[in-house]
Amino acid sequence: MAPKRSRTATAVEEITRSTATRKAKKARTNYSKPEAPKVVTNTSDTPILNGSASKPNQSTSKSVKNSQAEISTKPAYTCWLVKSEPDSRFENGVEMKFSFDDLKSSPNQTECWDGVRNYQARNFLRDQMKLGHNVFFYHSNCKEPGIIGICKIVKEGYPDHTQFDPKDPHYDSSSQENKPKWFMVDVQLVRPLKRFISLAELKKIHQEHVQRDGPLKKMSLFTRARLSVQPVTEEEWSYILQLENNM
DNA sequence: GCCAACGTTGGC
DNA sequence: GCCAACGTTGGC
Repeated sequence: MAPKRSRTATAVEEITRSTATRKAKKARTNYSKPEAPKVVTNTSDTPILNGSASKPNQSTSKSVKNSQAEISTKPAYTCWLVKSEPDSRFENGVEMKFSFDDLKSSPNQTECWDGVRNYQARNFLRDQMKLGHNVFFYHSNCKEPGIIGICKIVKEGYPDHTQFDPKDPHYDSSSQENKPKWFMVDVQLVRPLKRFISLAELKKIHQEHVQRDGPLKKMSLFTRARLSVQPVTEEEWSYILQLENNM
């Protein structure tokens, strides 16, 4: 129920919040058009997750009331991948761009991951991304898409302030302050990868793994390609990290 | 710039 | 609740 913690902000968080405001990180995560409360299955706290996001109605029909039961049946992810667009692009007159380098130059190399407007991604942000979890930083919608670095969660899900700002491209007029619809986490840079691991490379591996059942077989990057915040299994995580060493 | 994939909307 | 039309993502 209660949206994640709204703990008293630490100094770090304060800095993060104030400076991050105008930054529009993350890959454009879907429909910029707000609206559409009702049917949307989970404006509520029902975590619809893993899998069948394409069928929101499924969860409606089975009317998940016991979210704990749900949670216990799904894998608890500890690793994630978030997409961000490193190249400049304009959305409603506002420049959207956020690269790994931008994170590097942020105060404390920390930023809030705002602007995500997709329910499945929202649920991950709000419910499942926990302090200390590892996150791949992925560059999307650019010349060479791929994983460029690693960051980690330093603040768990809390309301995304951009939903309340009419001037923000991700403003959502249907969201109320006392019942926020969209959430974000804070991430902090850990390190760049020793080498850039391109989507092309991952895709090739993925195809092989589909054929002969390897660790990247079911990676969300391919099975749920358009999600901008996605879970990564520990097996996938370590497999990809190990690729760093193949120069 | 194209377009496949897929999420959302809205009529029925 | 179904499903066609529409809109967006994002790789190519």
